[in-house]
Amino acid sequence: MRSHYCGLVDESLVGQEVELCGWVNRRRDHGGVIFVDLRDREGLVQVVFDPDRPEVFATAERVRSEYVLKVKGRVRAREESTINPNLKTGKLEVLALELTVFNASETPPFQLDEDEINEEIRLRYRYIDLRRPEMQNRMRMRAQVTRFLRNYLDNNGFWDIETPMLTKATPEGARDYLVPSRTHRGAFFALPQSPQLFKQLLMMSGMDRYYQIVRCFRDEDLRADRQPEFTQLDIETSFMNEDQVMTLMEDMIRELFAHVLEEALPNPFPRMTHAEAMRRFASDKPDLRIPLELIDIADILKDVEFKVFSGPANDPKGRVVVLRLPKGAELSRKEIDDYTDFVGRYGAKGLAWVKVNDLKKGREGLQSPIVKFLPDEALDAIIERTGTEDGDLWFFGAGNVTMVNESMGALRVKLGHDRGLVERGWKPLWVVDFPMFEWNEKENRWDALHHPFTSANIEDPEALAKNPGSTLSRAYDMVLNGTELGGGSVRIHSMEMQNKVFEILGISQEDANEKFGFLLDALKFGCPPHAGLAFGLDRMIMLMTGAGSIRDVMAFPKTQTAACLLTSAPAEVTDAQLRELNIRIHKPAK
RNA sequence: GGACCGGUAGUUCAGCUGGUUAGAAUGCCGGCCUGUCACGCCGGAGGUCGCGGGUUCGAGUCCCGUCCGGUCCGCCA
Repeated sequence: MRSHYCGLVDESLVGQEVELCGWVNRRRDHGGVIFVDLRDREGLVQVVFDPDRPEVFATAERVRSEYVLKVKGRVRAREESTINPNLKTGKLEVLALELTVFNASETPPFQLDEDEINEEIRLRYRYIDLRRPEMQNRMRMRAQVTRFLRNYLDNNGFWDIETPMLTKATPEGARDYLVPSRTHRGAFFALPQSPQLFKQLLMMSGMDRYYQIVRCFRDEDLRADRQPEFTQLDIETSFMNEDQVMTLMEDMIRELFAHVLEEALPNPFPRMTHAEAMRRFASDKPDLRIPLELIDIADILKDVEFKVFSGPANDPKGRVVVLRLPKGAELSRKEIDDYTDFVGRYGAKGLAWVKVNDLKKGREGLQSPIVKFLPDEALDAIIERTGTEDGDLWFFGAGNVTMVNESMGALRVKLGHDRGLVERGWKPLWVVDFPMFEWNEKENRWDALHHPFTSANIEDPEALAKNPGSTLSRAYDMVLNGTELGGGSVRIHSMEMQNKVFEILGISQEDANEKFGFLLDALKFGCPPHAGLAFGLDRMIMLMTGAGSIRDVMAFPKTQTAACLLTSAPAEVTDAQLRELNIRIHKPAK
């Protein structure tokens, strides 16, 4: 039991003796006196070694950065009256009376107070990186968040129930991490992509309010906000409908932000249909802090000569939008070219633009390579519909719906950040009324937009089968500042409907039985209506801490190639291990 | 699978159109300093310029390949 934390030494302890344990942040010598800033998870305190105490002093002379010490000493107020309040070590110091060096340290591989340290070396020496106050604070907040969520759910009657880590591969969804079975030759476990089916089974078992803070695994390529193993707050309830789930969950998140960040989120969260989100923001997770919107102008451009616009405008699978950027006319040609490259990454063949220099001059006041292709009536209609003012810039997106949405949605977010238009604060919302299915052009079949266990908003399986493309699901996503915090749905609780959805998805009865037979069986034995949701805990903490990457809120993350620089995982295993598993490795020829 | 950025003292970086012995700051080591706190002053050590190949009289610099880290596209029901 430690008596005090360095960072918590305060005025109330002046004159008292304390015992402190921590790491040496920095040692300074001056005029025969030694100063050591001792650091622990709560902060710093300055320890003074006086030459009048030669035994302690002699030991202190050996002390270097990152040595681990125990100091017994007396807390005293700083003698100097002209105290700089900005000094890290504050108004107090500890006069050392006894000193124990628990352990020495080599010179650390990087300076802990450096602003930007190469992430490679941080990850290799993660145990040192995690000593930095920034990382300590993130881990602390992570613990605060999980503690709060557990308490909230416990208080609302939820049970924390664990589900298997060694489970069954799923045919759809992400690539599985596989684990070979020793006892079943040639068979493999999969690590769970999510406990989706187990939590549904728990509902069938009468555990009608379940939660779990659970590790999930997906063997897909990484991003700044994606790791191969990540943590989900997984929740499922029986007998609750989507409104009840959303109300409870947004209440939990509102209280979480109030409790941990002292931030007030709106009550209730606004709700937006998927269709509206796509129409206005070309995103199913719109960042409402960015005051830019896409405006459809296909109707205006149906008859213009310019095929780039009139083609998609007359195509039922096309979309033509304009994005008005206030004060955008000041963009340079180089900047516009860069944005053209940017949308090119999403498949856009170009990026048409118009600078609106002076509306009073009519056509002459518009500067653009394409304005000559557009008649006055079209230009006037766009000005009116967008509320354009002098100095604005239009960016146009035209083509098939998917490409326009992906490119213009991304452009909207990029412009918001580049132009400093992102409002401060928190803008949560629910996105609802998702389509049940989307057509997969490549595979020529329907895909589930959410997952194949999501209920449609119609109850008749035959009616669903007649109109898969226009049916909405009972799914809901919680979005915060352009990040999908969590998503869920009312699940299917009838075997007939579940079979019908598999059928629409092109999963044969045989496949369905092999992969999901246990679920279909369970549906026969009294399944309550149930609904739930899962939050991405890492992303939530990323947002709450303002961290730039998911790695910064995980203690031991992996690199973009899914390797751990600290342990050098993954690594080869012995031949004996492979033999036991009946696995032979084919090494690629040089 | 693809595009782009980066890799030079322990660390963060500079190093121009190829040209002598590759620099700075910080850290580290030693000395000095009566209270410092990004202390200050003096001195010192410290480099396989990621790796391999090529072009050249000459490569940190140019070219090709490769490895590592990162951002993004694809992928992530």
